[in-house]
Amino acid sequence: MKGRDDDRVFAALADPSRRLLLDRLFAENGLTLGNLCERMKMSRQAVSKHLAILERARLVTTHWRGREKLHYLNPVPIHQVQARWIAKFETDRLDLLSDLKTRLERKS
Amino acid sequence: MKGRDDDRVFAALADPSRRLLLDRLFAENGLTLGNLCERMKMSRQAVSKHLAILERARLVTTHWRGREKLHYLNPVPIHQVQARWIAKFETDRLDLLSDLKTRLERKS
DNA sequence: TGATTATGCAACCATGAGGTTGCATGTCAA
DNA sequence: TTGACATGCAACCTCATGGTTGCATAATCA
Repeated sequence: MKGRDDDRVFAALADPSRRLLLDRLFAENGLTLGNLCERMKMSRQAVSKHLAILERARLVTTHWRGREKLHYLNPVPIHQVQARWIAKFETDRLDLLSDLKTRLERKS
Repeated sequence: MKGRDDDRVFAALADPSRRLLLDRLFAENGLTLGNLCERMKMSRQAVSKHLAILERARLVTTHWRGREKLHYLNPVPIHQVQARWIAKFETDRLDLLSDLKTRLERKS
């Protein structure tokens, strides 16, 4: 079910707080929930929910160490979305721009 | 305001119907609202709302021809998101994977 | 053991997103 | 001019989302 997976990834990336969490993990991998909460202006439970969504989208992997939950960034889903959806718009970017330009000129 | 713009793009891409609309425009640029409605399982107004969101995110450009509204794909915002957000996760993809592996091994 | 710390779980609430329907407006064609 | 067609605008509904609070559980430390 590629489509479903992509849906989860796109949906997960739609929220700025979640992108911020990914940025934090990119800067420093393996942070605990407590660590990640420090710079978030919301309750621990809210952050926990965001991380759960990132986990379901497989953007974040977790690992228990005692009572601490460590969070690791997994860039693979981002890569997949890039590869099978974004890339196609990339390759034809200039073509489409020129195409748009000529079409607009033709109409006016 | 780069952040706001990116928010709009990410939010716009989060909905499967809107990604489908972009796919349709990628396959055939310059379609009217009516054209785009044909293969969508929702009312014309719903499609119109989706297109408005894509327009606000600058993913779609429009042009009036008489009573018809033509829709053109603009891949630039996708490229920008790719360049200033996705790319950084791409470049360090393998590094992070190996990093995760070593960290997990270290703990167990 | 007992207190503290890190996290999970569940109920709840407000808001916004996605959808609908009904009507208004402007353009084309007979 | 008149009717049909393409679209916009606005009100409304439902439900998912993002947030909260309160309590439960498990691990650590004195």
